[in-house]
Amino acid sequence: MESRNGVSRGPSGAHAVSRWSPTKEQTAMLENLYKQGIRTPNTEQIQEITSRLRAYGHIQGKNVFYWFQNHKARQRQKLKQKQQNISYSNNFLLASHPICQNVACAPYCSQHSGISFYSQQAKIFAAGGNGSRIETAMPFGMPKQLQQPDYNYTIRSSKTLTLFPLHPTGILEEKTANQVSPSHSSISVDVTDTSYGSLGVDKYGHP
Amino acid sequence: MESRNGVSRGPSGAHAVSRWSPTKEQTAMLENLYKQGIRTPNTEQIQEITSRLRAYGHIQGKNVFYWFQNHKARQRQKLKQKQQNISYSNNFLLASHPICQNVACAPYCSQHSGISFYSQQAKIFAAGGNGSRIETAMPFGMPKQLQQPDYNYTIRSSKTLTLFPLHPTGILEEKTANQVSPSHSSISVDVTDTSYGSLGVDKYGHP
DNA sequence: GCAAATTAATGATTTATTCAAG
DNA sequence: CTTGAATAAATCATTAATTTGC
Repeated sequence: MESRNGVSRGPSGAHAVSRWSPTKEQTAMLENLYKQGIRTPNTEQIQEITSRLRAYGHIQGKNVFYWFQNHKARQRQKLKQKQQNISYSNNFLLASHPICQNVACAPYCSQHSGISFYSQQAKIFAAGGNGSRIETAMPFGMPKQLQQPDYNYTIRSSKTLTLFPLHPTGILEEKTANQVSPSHSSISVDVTDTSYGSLGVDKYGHP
Repeated sequence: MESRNGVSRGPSGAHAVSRWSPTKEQTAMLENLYKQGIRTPNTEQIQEITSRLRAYGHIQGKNVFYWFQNHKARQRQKLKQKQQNISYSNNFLLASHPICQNVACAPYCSQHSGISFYSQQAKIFAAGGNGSRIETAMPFGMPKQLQQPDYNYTIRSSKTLTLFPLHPTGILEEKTANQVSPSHSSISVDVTDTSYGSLGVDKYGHP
């Protein structure tokens, strides 16, 4: 019905769409990955995610990159707003109650190990292990062309990461093949992978 | 003498530097292009620039992209600061000289056809033609991998642009080959090509 | 002179904003 | 009005300059 799917639509063949529109499945998968903890996937991860999502329609690495970028940002601002609202209603509702003054405006940062609820640039997540920026997550893949050979720093995708352990959310994982993913009651986010791009807290450890 | 040049230095072969350090020539060329008006080169331009600069040492597209990004931003803040200083010293030095009050704080924007000296987001250059965001200048080239094939929007580098009309600055244009660029007294920037990525002034043309 | 210690530059990332397609 | 795309601003993190004590 709708012209989901990014590429050309219409009888005239080539068309060059102006912007990618994720299919339902793609969106679902992405949101799921987000829920699993992915925020700033690195290049490898973007690669894999893109490949996987391609099964559900046209998609490029940069789309994935942008999606996470935007989703993260918008979740954040949504949260912020929510806090403000709370803060506001607190001020509004409790302003005259001097007793409650130190209570409101509290965290509202459910998970994430409780640290910082948006402090400009506080790297929230736990460190992946080593101290340096996890191999740079790096932006997107040239939309047109670029990406010079640059000799050979081959980076050797050593770990082949393991996103998509089984079927991400459950809502999808069908369509191309009609393998209905059966039961998936408790989802219990189990983030046990690298995914966490950024550094650990305390980034400035000057000697 | 100095270890300019990004790649491996030292007898042991591979080395993997963490960040690109432009050679004198590369820097000179980039600054020159900047002076010529380039601010946000699009992918094609980045391509070409990169290729050219590669003659002077290891370099990648993203380096070029970043360079312009940073240079632009820093020029901007430098200018801003300068203006502030002027404003300040005016207030400080001339405050008591009511006569001079209208003089200082002036442009300070030497060339660039006199328009805008940092107006938040004013695209200085002449319009390329159409009104929409010029084919997106787009960010860099994946540092590691990415850049999915994405079928074939081949973009066909139709115009092959013409940056580097002759020898950019003059300070360089030698090194790989010992072709000393002889005389180059008047350089008279002659920008007569597409190079100008951005849009015409007034980017925000809301209807 | 010259190497550790500081500081200044500046390459690379991330975050915030803005534009605009749908 | 939602959200993909792009750009600018703010940071972070290295590298190169410079300074300093010897």
